[in-house]
Amino acid sequence: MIDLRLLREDPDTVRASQRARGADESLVDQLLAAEERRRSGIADFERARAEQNALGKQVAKASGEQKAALLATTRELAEKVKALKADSDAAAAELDQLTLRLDNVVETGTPPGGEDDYVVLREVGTARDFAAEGITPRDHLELGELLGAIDTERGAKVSGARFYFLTGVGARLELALLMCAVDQAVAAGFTPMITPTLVKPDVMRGTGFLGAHSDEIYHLPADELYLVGTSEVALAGYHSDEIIDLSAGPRRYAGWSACYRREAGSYGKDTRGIIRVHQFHKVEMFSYCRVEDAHEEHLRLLAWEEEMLAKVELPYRVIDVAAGDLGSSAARKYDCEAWVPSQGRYREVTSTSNCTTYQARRLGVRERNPQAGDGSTRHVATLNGTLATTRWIVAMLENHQQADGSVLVPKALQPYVGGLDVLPAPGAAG
RNA sequence: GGAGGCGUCGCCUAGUCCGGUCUAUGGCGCCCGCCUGCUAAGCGGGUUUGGGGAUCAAACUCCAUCGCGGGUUCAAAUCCCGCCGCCUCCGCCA
Repeated sequence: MIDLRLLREDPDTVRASQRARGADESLVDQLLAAEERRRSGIADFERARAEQNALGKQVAKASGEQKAALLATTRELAEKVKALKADSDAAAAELDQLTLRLDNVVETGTPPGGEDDYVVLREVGTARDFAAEGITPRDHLELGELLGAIDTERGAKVSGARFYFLTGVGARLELALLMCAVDQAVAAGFTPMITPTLVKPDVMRGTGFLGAHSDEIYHLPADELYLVGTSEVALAGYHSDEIIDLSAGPRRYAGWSACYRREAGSYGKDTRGIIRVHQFHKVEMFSYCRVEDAHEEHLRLLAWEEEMLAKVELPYRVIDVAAGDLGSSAARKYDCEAWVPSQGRYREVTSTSNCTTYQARRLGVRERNPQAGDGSTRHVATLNGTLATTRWIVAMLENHQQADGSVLVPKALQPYVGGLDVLPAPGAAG
């Protein structure tokens, strides 16, 4: 949600943001007009209401004929107040509708354009040259089946397409990965959280997920609840309608949860294996911080993601996502993409967004303004970033595979799988 | 699923029957000032949140806010309806 004061004082910044996103610029002027109508509506209503309050006090004191006369005027006034209230409410509702349509103002430096206009910031590590090693790399599903780690056939039997079982070492590997991520987060000062995966409409709307991409979200109409696509949703709602204290620095949470995505409109994309699934697990970093710290915090989240990628020894690149591909809440977004040998390309494994005050405004997360000193409040910034997800298993299996189909376990994960340094391939020779 | 009780400005609390000096009482905590070798005590003042107007900014002023949303009324913390949350009991199920 936009700061209406910013909109009034600096509409050009908002217009430029809309342009970079490829979104509707005229929305800015519609908002300005609606805001003006709302303010005059409120002023009219409040003037009449004040008069009514004053007369009401006289009625209480008066008696007899005097009272009867007063009642006649106040009755009339009550009608007027009611009508003005309706006008004022309508104007406010119209403004709210427009406000919800406006996406977050992008951060300076964000590449303009759409999905393909990202900028590669760096490439880290080098992809293995399987040809030089004389190996034809298997893809993650073939490896997963060989190791008894992934069962998509039975996933489909039980739950349908895009569902799977992680079995044996697959289940262990996921738990190891996520536990390792939690431990890293705790060491960095995060509070680990296991969050609800069903949330109320207000919270889902507050995080910005019920906008243009609402068909990605599972909805349970019988209970009026939504299944979260990430624990970001629950963690953003955690401090909703609260005034929190950030004087000691950002509040950092590491959420562990199942994540659910409908994957509507991705028919035929990534149908093999577990790259794109309806349900997976994720450890998500979430930070509440002061607006002036948000940029630095964003870079810290990215650094923690890269630290985690280094632990599982994956080659990856970092991209600066273009304005049109940010989603409604983010002002800036960096994705880390790991190399997937079977596809010969990089695939997203983490994503970190700086949502500035966009979510906090909708959810009512505030702090005492440290600059004002008069006890006034202001909205905080929220940021999120992936620390590990089920999808990482795809890249880990493929990058660490050996000729016989066995898979090496990265050193950092070995303590989490009972000291195993290799996932053996029982079906393969050796 | 059924029955009952409760929900007031950080915490506790008065007010709700019987609508109007409620501009929501009092205490605790907290903040500012006075007093005082220091501290404590004492004294005085302040202390919900959101919004409108005014202002360079303030002071100031107005509106809303007693769990949330409607309704009745000239007027609602107070009366009526719906919802949410917490607690107690019963039923059902692990």
